[in-house]
Amino acid sequence: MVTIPKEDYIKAVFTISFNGNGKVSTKDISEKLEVSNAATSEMARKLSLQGLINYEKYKGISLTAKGEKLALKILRRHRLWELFLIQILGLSWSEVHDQAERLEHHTTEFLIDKIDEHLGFPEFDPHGHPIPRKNGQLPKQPEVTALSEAKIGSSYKLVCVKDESKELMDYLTSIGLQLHTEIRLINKLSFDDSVFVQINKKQISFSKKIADKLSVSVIKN
Amino acid sequence: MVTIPKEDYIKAVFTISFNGNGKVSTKDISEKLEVSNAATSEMARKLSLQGLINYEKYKGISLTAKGEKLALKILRRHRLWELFLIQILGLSWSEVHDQAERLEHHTTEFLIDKIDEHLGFPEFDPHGHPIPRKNGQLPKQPEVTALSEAKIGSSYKLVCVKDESKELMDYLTSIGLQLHTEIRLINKLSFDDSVFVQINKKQISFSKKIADKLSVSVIKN
DNA sequence: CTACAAAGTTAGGGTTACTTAACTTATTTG
DNA sequence: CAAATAAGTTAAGTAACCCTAACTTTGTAG
Repeated sequence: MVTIPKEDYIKAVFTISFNGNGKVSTKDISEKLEVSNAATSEMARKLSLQGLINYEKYKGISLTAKGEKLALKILRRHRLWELFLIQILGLSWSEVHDQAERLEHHTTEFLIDKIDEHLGFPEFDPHGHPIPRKNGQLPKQPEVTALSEAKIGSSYKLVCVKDESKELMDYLTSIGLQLHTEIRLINKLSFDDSVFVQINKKQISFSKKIADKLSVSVIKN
Repeated sequence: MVTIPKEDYIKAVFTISFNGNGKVSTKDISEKLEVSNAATSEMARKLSLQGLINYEKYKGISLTAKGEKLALKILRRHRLWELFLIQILGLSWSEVHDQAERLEHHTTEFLIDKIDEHLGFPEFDPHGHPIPRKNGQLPKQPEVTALSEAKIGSSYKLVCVKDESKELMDYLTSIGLQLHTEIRLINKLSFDDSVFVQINKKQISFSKKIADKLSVSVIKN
């Protein structure tokens, strides 16, 4: 049986490994889900028994093919709900994540397909993440760099925000930054790796931590 | 803490007593929720401790003011979801109940208010049940009789279907019966209390069990 | 009014998922 | 490379919710 907490663990493994790539530590999962390491160890044993993860004690965790398939299903639900809540019910960028988190575990494939259809089979969610299709395929994402790695003087557009926290979304909204907004990199400070950019004719600086989360694609070199 | 199973028990007490009126037996709750009597007894003890129900051993259950307030909140979520799923996502009459049942426990007041607004603050759900308002008030329902109690020769319109089972909804749809459809009572058979009616120029008979579930209001005597 | 059936409760036990505390393994650093 | 620290695991216990089986109460039919 795949219970709701199990779905959360599987999703956590997928999203953590999607960036860092490779094996996922139990510590990272515990932090993401805000549970004890003990709970994660115990769950790892169970998920491994169910064939959803590869797990060798002390050596980290990765998804099996079966686990990945499940993770993509869960992400499909989550991301379609996010888009739906913004486009149909008019929620804001910072509100959708928490709501989608609640709904995703209680949405049948039948219903999520209806939502998909109603939205016109979209490819990306409000954060720029690809929405897994019904068959599990991920739409191809454009070539991106982290804003923290971008080139001084070049122009970019925002393609993905790799974070869903309410606080960051509210901040980005408040400075007028949305998906597809143009960003020109003016300068970088090697002292703290912060970046200075121009957005809608205004200058803003981002800490490295934020700039790491902003995936951009080049418009003009 | 009000957990999801607790919400289900509270909702069951409300809906069972809404018709039968007065005290609710643990047996009826057990049947509705498909759990053992033991589980219901145990839960009754807990809900009573939380001040949500009046409970005296062997004497039946009723909601306290606090419990009723909670029940109305849950019904508000359920009924708004049902209407939303039909009106916005195009689900059918027989499909919405199960889906709403899943979603209702994971919908914040914030979100349900958005849905309410998006639907234009509707008063009745797809079955004709009143939708509790944000303040807990129930819209006033029209004067109704059960079709099983109706007068031969009179014309009525269907106002409420007091059942949500997929099978019945599918059947009613298949014979062209919807909310507000005109029904003329042609005859009653006292042998089995079945009724003969005319709907959209076709004659149909309903068993007493079905006729009991159909609330109608008089159009023409 | 007794006795029997139906309804309701209690006792004991199982599952899932979590906790803290104690322990083991792995990694880093002087 | 030894010792300290970080990461990971196991053990024992808790809470919610459910079950079956045994028992008690209630209501009713003879």
